Amino acid sequence: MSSKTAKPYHHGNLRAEIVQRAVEVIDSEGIEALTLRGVARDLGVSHGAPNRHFRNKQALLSEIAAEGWTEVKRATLHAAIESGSDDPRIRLNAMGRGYMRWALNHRPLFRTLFHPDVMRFATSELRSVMSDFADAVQEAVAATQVAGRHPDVPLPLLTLYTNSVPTGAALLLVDPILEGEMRADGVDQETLIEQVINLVVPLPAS
Amino acid sequence: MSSKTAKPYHHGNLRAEIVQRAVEVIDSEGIEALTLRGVARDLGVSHGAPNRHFRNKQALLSEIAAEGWTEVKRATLHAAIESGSDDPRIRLNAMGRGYMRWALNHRPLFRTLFHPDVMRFATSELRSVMSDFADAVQEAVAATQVAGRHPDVPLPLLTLYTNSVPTGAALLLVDPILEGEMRADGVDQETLIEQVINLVVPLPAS
DNA sequence: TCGTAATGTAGACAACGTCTACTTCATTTA
DNA sequence: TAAATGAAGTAGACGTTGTCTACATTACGA
Repeated sequence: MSSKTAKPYHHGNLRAEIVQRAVEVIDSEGIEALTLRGVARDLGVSHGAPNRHFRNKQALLSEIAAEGWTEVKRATLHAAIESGSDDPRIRLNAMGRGYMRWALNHRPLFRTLFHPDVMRFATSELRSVMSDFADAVQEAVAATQVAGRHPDVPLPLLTLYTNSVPTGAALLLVDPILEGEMRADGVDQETLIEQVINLVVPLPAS
Repeated sequence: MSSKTAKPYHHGNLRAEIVQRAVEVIDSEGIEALTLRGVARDLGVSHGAPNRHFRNKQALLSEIAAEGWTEVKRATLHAAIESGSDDPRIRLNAMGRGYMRWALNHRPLFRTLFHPDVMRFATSELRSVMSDFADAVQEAVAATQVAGRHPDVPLPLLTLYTNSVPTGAALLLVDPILEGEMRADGVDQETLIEQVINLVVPLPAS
């Protein structure tokens, strides 16, 4: 033993690799195919090893979802910055597109964010990440109201409406059955996203 | 044996009772708690009995989802009739409210309709029920276009947008975490539904 | 009425999540 | 520097689940 390629007893970085491999599985085969034992096998580690790092399967799912929501938030806020505009409507429009683009480019992971098993046993960490995202959206929506978008609608209500469109559209488009019904024919993804978001957050006449 | 209360060897109506009991379980404990063996136990039947009626668990889920979508469609179309109006916008508005009301009154079942396990192994029967619903919505949306609602937007796109709002809003409100973030404070469910739908399908000035 | 198919039973199997006792090793501390 | 403490990984067990198979019971049409 103890040749250069000998596998050490301690893995060194198992926790992070479990999360990474789990995301890979979800992204390629969906969350139903995710198995603690399978991940352990893939990483060449005993079936009980993951339990040293996660109290149970839900804890792992919560961590993945927290990562996912963090990425969603990042993609959404980054889109606002990249818009290079100060107009709240242009910024919110860009955020909606960034959010929806991320969802459609990470379909299995996006579904995971709304999976019952994830919600029901959410870690407090996950809860706070989701709240962060919701707050950021609400703030951006509030700015558009000041700029004259639906000024007389209660803010929480307008936020719900605004959030519903990219979320609902993405979930409908991610559905393998409804996608065929819903997708506009011959329109590429980016155009579809742009057109849908323009209906919720119209761009100023300029 | 064979007293008056002796349980007969054949159940007589097992298939239907399996579906019914499964819906009950989903509605009270969520889809994660649904187990073929558990249902069999609850019905006082051997653990293998359900396999005589459903090829596998996914087939049962598909059947439940098909029932669910049928109910959704019924509730939606019924709302249009009950509106007692000929105006397409009033009718579509009512449909959106009926859809969203059903979703919020049958939360676990509604989630099931969008559950990955259901989608990925959908029966052709389920597929056709979902298509039926999508077609009905599209038809109602088309009628509003003729009446002047977004006349220049491609129909499939307008349908996607219209469908996204009640679907997305319901899914956000059904989420135990986001619900707190999203719900307008001190507003009862029916008012919330009404206000959200009015943003997608504004009522004619009359 | 008889035989065939439908329906229910009982047992087995592999896979899974999780628990427990044990082993290996890294790090701190005396 | 050496011992001890605890973190990280292993191996085996347990109960539960979905599904398969062989068998038992019953309904029903020929």
